[in-house]
Amino acid sequence: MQQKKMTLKGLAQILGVHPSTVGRVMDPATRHMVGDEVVQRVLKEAARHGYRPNKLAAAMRTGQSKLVGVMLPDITNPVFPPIVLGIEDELRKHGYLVLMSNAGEDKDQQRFVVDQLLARQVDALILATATRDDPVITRCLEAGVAVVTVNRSEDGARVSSVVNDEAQGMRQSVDHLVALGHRRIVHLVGPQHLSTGHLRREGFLQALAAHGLADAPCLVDCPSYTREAGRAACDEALVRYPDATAILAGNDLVALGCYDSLRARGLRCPEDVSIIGHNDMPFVDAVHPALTTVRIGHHDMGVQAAQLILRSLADGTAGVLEVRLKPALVVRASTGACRA
Amino acid sequence: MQQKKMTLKGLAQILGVHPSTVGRVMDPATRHMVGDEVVQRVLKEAARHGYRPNKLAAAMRTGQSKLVGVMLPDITNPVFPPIVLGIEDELRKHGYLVLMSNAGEDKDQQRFVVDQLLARQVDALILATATRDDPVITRCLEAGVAVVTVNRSEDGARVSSVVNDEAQGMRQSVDHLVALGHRRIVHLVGPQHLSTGHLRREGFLQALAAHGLADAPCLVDCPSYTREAGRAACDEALVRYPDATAILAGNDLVALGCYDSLRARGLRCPEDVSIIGHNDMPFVDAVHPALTTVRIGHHDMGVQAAQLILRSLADGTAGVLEVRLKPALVVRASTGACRA
DNA sequence: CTGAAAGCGCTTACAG
DNA sequence: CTGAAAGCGCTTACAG
Repeated sequence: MQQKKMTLKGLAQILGVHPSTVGRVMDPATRHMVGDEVVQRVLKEAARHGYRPNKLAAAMRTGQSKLVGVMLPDITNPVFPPIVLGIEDELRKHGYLVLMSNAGEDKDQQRFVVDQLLARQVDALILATATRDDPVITRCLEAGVAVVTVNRSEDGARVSSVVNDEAQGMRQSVDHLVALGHRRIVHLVGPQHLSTGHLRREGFLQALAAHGLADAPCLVDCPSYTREAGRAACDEALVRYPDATAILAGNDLVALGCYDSLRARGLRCPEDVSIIGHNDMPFVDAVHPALTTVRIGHHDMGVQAAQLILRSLADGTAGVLEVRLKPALVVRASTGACRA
Repeated sequence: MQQKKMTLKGLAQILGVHPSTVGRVMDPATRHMVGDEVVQRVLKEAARHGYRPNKLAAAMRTGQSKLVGVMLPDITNPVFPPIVLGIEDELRKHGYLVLMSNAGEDKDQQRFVVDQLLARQVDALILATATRDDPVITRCLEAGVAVVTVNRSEDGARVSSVVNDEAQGMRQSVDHLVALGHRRIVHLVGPQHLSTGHLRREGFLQALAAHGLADAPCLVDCPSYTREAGRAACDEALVRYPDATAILAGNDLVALGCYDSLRARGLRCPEDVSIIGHNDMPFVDAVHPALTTVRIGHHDMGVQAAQLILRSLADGTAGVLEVRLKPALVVRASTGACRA
């Protein structure tokens, strides 16, 4: 047990060859430079000692850590794990490892985390924490590291991003409700400093306009994407718009908060009020009533983000790109014909 | 933008001092060795250039990467994110960063991931992937790296672990059901190669025995902790034990599968069959009916795992420890009085 | 085909 | 209090 860590030099000494020869053998790309017989001897000895190249040392020498940092606002939010999975799946294929870090929503804390990641010499950063005007991205740009945002984007579009087509999701939702006869539809407006919150709001208004329902739109602020905020916003919506028959929640967590609110008031969904969420996060088909929501391909989003970052790593001059995934409305039991 | 990366040597050159002097200033622990006036000059210049020490180089020199690898079987399983969060929260306080990696359940793939992590010179590993007899742990032990398992443990107890007290959880569940008048209780037995599956099964049998119900216990295998497997296992249970009035699922996902099965057969929960899950994962209070389940402190579990690893990092000879967290039964709407 | 040497950016024991 | 030097484990341009 507890074998002493074997190095190139150690192996070379045992084999009576030069360390650089061993090094050449260990790298498949340079192995051909070494004689067959020596290659065999080296490989055998390396295996015998469980030799594992020290990637830190390699990183130091080559200036490439083969590490990509991923910063998340909150990994317990179910939309992020599939994104991370997608990122990992794709990057692993290319020899990169992910340094994941939860940083919360606070920009100072995020800056701290980015500094930690940069100190570890990550080759690139994928940020799921972007705000519409993001000082952390400025910091990354100053540091000269490749950056991509995922799920959210900046207004300035200084960096490439992979996002959901929010306008389309809202359009599908509104179309669905209007087809069911709804006319008074409330949108619980998500955080406006996030692209998702902002674009869903815009998309909602555009979709209403397309149906000629744009005068006096029903909007209620929901300052964070949480169940608690959703409950409070729904409470307010029911008071401010008593004639509303449908609620378009900022996301699924907010929609679950609406369920809490309705339940507390003895209102039924969808008989009294129809509800639509956003994200189709896991298990919203198992809640009661099963939630109608906008499905986003989160795993794919992660894969795309990884590809963008690989692209910018391969070509430092590659331009800024926005990859926009198309969502799909998943109709379940929380939406029904308009009452009365 | 895109400032050239500043180094100790570069700063020293600008300041006209020796690199080691700059190095001493950058480390608060050695700063006192340098004259006040020089300290001020160095600090100022470092700030001006946004100097960020290269931790890779430091790691190489000191032999400490300040990196802890965390290997997960599946980050989309909602029990793991809070564990990761707990680990990160605790390790961050001590200057460590987490290298997280999803490896799935396959041992070869896990071995590959561990090798990747070791090549990055992680100081320690936290494994959420442990099986009762785990070759990957053998590999880690051979490599001489500090290891701790979380959520699951090995039978051999070669390494420290943080686990839930499975026996107690099952005891609480059975007590609750018996108090409601249930006598025919089926356990959907989780994977037996995992400590959780094994110990819950044992705990179930012990709990039955404590109530004098141990003859002919109702057991149905549920080979994986998924909703699909839960549905199939529930289907089988209803056929094999038609007189059963309660089902103790292997975990919450399995319990959700039971809901699917009951719904498909037009059976009501809890009127026809009571269901208990395990984990109290997010949103199981929002499913219908709200799930009675055993709550595990997952965040705390992560914190404890981080502390165990820090302990073993501080004292390489520290003995093997098993930290067992006490669960709590959360009674909701999926359990009710025994029918008939 | 193989060897010898330099250097990535730090830390730290040794001088002075 | 500051400097000079060695070395962590690699990679790679240069010799031979």
